[in-house]
Amino acid sequence: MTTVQRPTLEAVARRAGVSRATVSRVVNGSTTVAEPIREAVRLAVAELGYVPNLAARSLVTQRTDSIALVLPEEATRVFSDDQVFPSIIRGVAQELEAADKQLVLMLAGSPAGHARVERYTTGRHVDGVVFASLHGADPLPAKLARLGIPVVCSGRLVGDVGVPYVDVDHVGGVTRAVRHLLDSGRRRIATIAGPQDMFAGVERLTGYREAVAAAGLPERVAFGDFTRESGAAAMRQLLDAHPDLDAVFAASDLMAHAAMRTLREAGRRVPDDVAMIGFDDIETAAYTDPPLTTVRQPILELGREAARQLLRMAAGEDVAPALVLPTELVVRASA
Amino acid sequence: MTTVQRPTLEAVARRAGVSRATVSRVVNGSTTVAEPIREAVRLAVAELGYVPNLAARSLVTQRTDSIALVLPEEATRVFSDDQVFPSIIRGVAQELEAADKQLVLMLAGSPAGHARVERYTTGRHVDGVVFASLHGADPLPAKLARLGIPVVCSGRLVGDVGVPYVDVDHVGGVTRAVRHLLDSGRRRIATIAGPQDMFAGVERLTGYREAVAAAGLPERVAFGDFTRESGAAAMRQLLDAHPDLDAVFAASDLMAHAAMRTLREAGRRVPDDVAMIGFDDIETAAYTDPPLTTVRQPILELGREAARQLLRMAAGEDVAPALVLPTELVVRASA
DNA sequence: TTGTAGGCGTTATCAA
DNA sequence: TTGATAACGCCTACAA
Repeated sequence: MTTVQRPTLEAVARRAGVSRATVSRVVNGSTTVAEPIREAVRLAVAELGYVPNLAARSLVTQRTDSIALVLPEEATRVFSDDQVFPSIIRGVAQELEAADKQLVLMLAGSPAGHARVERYTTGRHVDGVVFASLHGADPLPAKLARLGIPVVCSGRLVGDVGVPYVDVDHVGGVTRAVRHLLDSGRRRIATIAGPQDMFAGVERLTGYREAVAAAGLPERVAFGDFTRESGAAAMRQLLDAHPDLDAVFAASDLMAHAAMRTLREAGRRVPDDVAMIGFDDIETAAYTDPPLTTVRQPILELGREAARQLLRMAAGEDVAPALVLPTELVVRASA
Repeated sequence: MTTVQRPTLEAVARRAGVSRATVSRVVNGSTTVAEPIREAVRLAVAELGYVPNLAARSLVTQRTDSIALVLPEEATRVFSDDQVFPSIIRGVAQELEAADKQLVLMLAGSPAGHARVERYTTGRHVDGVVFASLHGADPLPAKLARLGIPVVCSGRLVGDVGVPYVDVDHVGGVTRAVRHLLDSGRRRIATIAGPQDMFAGVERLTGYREAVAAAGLPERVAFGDFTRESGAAAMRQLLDAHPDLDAVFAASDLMAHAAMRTLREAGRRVPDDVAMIGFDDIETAAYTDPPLTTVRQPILELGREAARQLLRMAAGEDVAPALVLPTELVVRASA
């Protein structure tokens, strides 16, 4: 490849008949440069097509003005019709946009990808990192924090690792959901739980367990991983094990959606025979048949808060170790 | 923020009692270092928690081992339930994964975002750039190419700018779709066209126009922007202007989906009264009611090819100026 | 207001 | 095989 030799500050300086320092000042918008000189430099920059080398700059400034959002997931998963990731991304993007920082999105589904992300982030390619959807006890956030790199997790980590996080009130939302089912007379309430290597999965199950226990009812649990397919499978398991169930709380809307379909295929009417409540309030929840009653979590806001916290940290400010946003029960027709 | 002072090569060298050069060799896996020394260096690296500074490295190597995928779209749009972008992302991600390059995803919906992306890419933060979903005559690809930065566009640009691209055979696919409608006896065939500032939008309309003209039929056109809402609106327009239509080719599955719903609301049966064909073959196309007949485009493959081309360019090889992948008519129940 | 000069942390070219 | 030493391109005291 015949990489065009790119002009440097030095070249621009020669062209404009000034020193490197002056060019640097003009390029970076310093006001202490006389107008004629400034103009001459601008001209030289334009003529030569000069573009600053960011590596050189960040080597000395110790900043890159870009922030990474790391999703330790396969691309397939991130961009499914689950709108959770997209919303987080949008939220983060909005805040960074306002701060004029570049968002760098990194997927890390595979071990190799994870290693690459580690190299990239620890190598100071970014000024800070937002993690979302962490599984298990991923050591990377803590590692980065130890290296002095600002880190915020969107969604609390399993096991407290001392990294600031933002999350939503899972238990509160689930509690309201189960109470709603109880209020409408349901007594044989099952749950389709989420993956237990994620905090959201654990918490939503905890919420369910506590709520049914408080009502003196037995628990009926099947597990999924937040996806549609897993929801359908879990629903079939529940029907097999507890054919008499009259309500289901699913830990994600996708699972709830698939479960409703499975119920219909099994000849059960929703909500007449079995009530269904989901979690997330994704866009399609309003368009399912019947429209899905669900626990809304402010995902966009979660992303925005995560980004805000990170920007504060990067600016050297202290931030709260935890920020928990409220959830809300949205009652539609399915329960 | 108490940014921990990070150890440098120098520090490791002192600790291990060798020179910087030797540490560099060990870190980069050179084989010309004696085993005991290698071991001592490894120990020092571990003890100090040394991580190479990527900015310093790329300043001298002129490489970053990362590739940008730029989507000049709002995050909202990119992550809608349209699976087109996600598939491109996945395709690119797969190839880069195999090449052990870091994927850096950048959204650039706003003008400010666009400017940021320009700074970032021209500033040599990445070794190459894949563009997808370009609107109008975006000058950035050509600009990067002039700077000697490898660029590939996924989806051809409006107006030939001399940047290598990969795309699918829009016209061929649409032609087969219209022919299918003709073969099944439809004669009053309308189209919901895509945005005319995108090559895909233009080409699919061209394909429709040529096909109906070749059959001696008049054209009936309404415009959308590939989204559901725009599809519904366009369908209403078409029904108003041409209440006798008996078939519609929509330039995207999302528009086709919404149009079918609109038709049903207007009392038309699909396909009995009006046949519908979409474009894309997104996942939900198989689950619409009725299942959607559509033109499948190999989007994942498109992303992979784009990435492959880029990697070749970055490696200094020559690549074909254009690569066009075939499309295919998938016949389901809607037409 | 402008220029000089040193240094940011690596890699790479030489000698040794 | 190892070690000086010179870039890489930029910013920024400090001096003029």
